[in-house]
Amino acid sequence: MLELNQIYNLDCLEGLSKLDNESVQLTFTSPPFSNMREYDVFQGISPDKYNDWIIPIIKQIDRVTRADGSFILNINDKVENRFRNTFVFELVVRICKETGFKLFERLFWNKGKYLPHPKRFGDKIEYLFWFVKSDQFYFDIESMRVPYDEKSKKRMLKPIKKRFNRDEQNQNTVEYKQWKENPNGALPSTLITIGSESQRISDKHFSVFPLKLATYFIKGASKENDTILDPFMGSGTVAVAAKSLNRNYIGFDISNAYCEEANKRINKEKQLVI
Amino acid sequence: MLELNQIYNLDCLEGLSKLDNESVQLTFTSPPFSNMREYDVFQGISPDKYNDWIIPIIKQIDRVTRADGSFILNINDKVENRFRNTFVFELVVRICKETGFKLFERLFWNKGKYLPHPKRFGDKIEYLFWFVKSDQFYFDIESMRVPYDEKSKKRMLKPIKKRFNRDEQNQNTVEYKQWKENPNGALPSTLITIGSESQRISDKHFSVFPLKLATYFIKGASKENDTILDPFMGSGTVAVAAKSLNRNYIGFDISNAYCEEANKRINKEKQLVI
DNA sequence: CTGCACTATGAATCGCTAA
DNA sequence: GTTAGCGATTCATAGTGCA
Repeated sequence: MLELNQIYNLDCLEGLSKLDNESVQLTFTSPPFSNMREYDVFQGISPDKYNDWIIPIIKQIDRVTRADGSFILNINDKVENRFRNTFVFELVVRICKETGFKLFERLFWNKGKYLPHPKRFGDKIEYLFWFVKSDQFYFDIESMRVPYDEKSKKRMLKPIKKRFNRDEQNQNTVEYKQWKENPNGALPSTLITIGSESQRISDKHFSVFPLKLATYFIKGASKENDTILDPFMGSGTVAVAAKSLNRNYIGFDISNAYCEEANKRINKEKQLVI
Repeated sequence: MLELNQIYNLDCLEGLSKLDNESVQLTFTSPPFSNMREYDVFQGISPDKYNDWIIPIIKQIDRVTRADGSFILNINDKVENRFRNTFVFELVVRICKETGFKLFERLFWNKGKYLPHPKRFGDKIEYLFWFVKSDQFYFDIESMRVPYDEKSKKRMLKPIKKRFNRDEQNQNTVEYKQWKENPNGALPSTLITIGSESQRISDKHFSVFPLKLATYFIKGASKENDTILDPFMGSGTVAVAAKSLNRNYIGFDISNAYCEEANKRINKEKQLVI
């Protein structure tokens, strides 16, 4: 077993092989997307080879995940020759068939920003697939509440006499009593709107993935002192989020430059806390 | 060939068999979702049987669609025993493999409303899959522009000196000139936000599908006098939208009650126009 | 037409109970 | 054991009507 709270400059399959069975509560990762721009050592993989490449990795993630753990995958599909490739849909189906993971929910991350195209719809959305090992998985929806809409807030300022259309004999139900604003906000929906901060980590490296998004899911899918894994650590966003929430992290990246950047970034954050 | 601008009380496979090859420009439909509540004659279909039921229908839609035509499918996936079923993803893959359709785009309809649940994310989203027969399909993106965001409008009120980070020698590019607001709005994105109007059609029947959504896609995927098909006509929303945009419509519904309702509704709209 | 008060409802999901 | 049906529950929005 590898030491926690480290980022290892390893290929993710090699790194995963060094982890114990059921030792990870949550894997939260944004693997290199298919055919993405060059990613240091990693060369883009074409959509037709992508699933065969990533399935063995996900099988290892399955092995190291606790029985009540989760695997949250951020991914997007690609356009090839004017058509939207379906490999992401095939991947989700294959994960459910070929590994022990079941799909708890498909969520839609609204990045807000997109590259406009004169002949296509601008793609604001990326997928977040939340897989679990059983229906006994840890999930704290209360910690995932989101700020209310302004309109809803206004409405909640005033007492409500009658919110439901019920018979007179049912007027003593809770619905008839005043409904108070929950201080933590509204229950979350499948549409997650978080602006994509193209945070500049260093001269060359950008973290497209927002810290807020990682924080949000780590809060909801793990407890303090749990272990969070990111086999494609990149600039270290998941480690920073885990650390700030008092979780342990462990990460791999095939690129030494990225590992160094990530470690620098994590140490900087540590100092800020101290 | 059936007469245009009629709704036929037929099972959709029987109706489709009466249509000529390549006679339809656009099929826009929202088939009964898997396991939905009872739908008059139609009994809900379980997720594991749904695709085998609908694929033959889509093969017929393929046959009747023009070479430059489109098939836009509104669908959503279901939760069973706390897990999200993947049959919709399998369906999209099967359509691309087993019919002549290719996926142009997957769009996400943000309905806004949903039934909340204390232990799940509230589902605001339904899918819209836009299939085409070739890359020569008809698509008028200009007619699908959407109102600008308030923030964007404010920004556009002021002249812009320098919006792009260019070298001095490139200062004569269009980007340096004032960027004017397009009177038709912004180019559309993959996230389509249209409130689900629970339009009351009659005592018992509701049109869940908003007229706005049908109008939006018929404008973008067809020209005047083209033929629009909806094999699951329901309350006639697609026919009303097609008629108001000077397109021909043709529709089927297995329920006689729905057909009568739809015809009433279409005639009412006709009178309003005259 | 703006703003506020209030109502209505949403392609739902879960868990219990009966068979 | 398993499944199928029904009732209870949930609250963010849209919409209506009135001042």
